[in-house]
Amino acid sequence: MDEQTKKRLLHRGVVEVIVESEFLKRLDEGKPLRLKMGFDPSRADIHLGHVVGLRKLRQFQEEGHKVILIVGDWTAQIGDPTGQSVTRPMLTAEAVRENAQSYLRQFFKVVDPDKTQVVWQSEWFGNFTLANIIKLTSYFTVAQFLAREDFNNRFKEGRPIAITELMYPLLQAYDSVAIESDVEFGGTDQKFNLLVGRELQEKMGQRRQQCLIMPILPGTDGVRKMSKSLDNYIAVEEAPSEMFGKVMSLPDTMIVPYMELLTDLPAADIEEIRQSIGAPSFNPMDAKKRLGAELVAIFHDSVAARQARENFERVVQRKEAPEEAGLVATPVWASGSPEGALWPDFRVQTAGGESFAVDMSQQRNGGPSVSIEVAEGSFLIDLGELLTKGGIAPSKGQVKRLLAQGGIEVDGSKVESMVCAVRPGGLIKAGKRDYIRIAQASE
RNA sequence: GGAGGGGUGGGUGAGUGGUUUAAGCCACCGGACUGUAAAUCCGGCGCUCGGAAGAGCUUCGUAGGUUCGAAUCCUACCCCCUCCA
Repeated sequence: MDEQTKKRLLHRGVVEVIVESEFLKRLDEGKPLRLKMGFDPSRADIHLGHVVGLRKLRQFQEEGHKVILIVGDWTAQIGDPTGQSVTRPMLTAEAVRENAQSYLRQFFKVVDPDKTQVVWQSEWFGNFTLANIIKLTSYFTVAQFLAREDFNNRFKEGRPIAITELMYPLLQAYDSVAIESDVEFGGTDQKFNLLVGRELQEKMGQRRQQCLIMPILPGTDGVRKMSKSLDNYIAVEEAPSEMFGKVMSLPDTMIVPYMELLTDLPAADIEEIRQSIGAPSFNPMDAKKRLGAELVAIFHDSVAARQARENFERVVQRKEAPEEAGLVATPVWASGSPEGALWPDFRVQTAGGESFAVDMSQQRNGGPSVSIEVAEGSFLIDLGELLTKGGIAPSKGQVKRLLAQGGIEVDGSKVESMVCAVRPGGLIKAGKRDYIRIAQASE
């Protein structure tokens, strides 16, 4: 491995290497390293925040190293101490399996499955005894654990620290021993845990693992760390235009960090952008578009990336209707009655391929009496019903608010009432970016 | 085990008998502007029914009670925190 590659591996998007000289020596041994990565199957979604580490794994794989992915079915039951809620519901074995499966699907969008071995914590913790546990705890002192920032703060402030929480780093550390890890990867918030693993290995007669600490990726708000619960995340499985759109809404300050941590764009290009931001001749929007396309290409493909960009320019910038609406509603005519022609039911299809029915029988059978001109070939639709069922609005009250504020358009003109006339092929716009296409009736 | 403090809408936090679906701020939603950036401005922000006017229901830890009327008073219970042991 040449010096350039080593430098990139150990430094791009890396906050700290523990210990760099040891690490370099181990790389020079030329043997495939065992790269430890663990995940907690209580959550199944991978977002870009996790991707920072996954990409690093991938880079090492490309140099011939091997990933050992640990399904944390035991640590998941404890929950990594965040100081928030200590108790977590125990997951059923089935839920864990499902989560794990979905996690793997996402994981392998970034990491090479051919160079990955998946193991479960229960393979070693499954037959742990009390004696094993006591032995494990005997390697460390309370003082050592109180050094961890989170514990330390809570201890000083007199906030509770559950004893199980102290077990978490210990179990994670033992994982390193169990799989004879050479390198463990984690965000800065994981530094303590990684170090405990390193130390435990030495105490138990193994070579100490190296630790590669990566920065925490800020979320789409550009301030707090990306997380699902803060709703500032971009999921790996996000639809292309959704992903592109979220990138476009990033604060300018996030452009360079995201490029560095999440893409393979050449360092020189990124540096150039960093220099140009703020210059009057430079439009950050262009850099953002590049970033967005780059990310969509990574998680989907380059065709999707181009489409997402075109879609953005068309829908958001030129305010034209999208080529494909998020929802497609197909009228389903009730047979017979004259009301049936006025009030069809609908079969609605999401972009994700799901499909469900929207029933208008209530409207049909003596519902609201409306005085709306219905042109030949058009029919009526209850927006409240459609938008709430379609998941665009949480309640009919919300739909009313949208209407009152001019947030709903049908074929380009604002709608004011809950009930409106549409024609096959028509397009309903609700809010900033939700569209429903009315399809031709299926025969 | 003892003493004290506290539980209000997604978050923070006012409110101690009636004008309270509950101030202000944040978040969020819609509109204007725009680069789905930042900043700014306007409006909104429990649910259901109704085209609307409006009506009903639900909400201040939980359950009861007092009262014409309770987030506010009483009782019991649950939970959290602080100090002492």
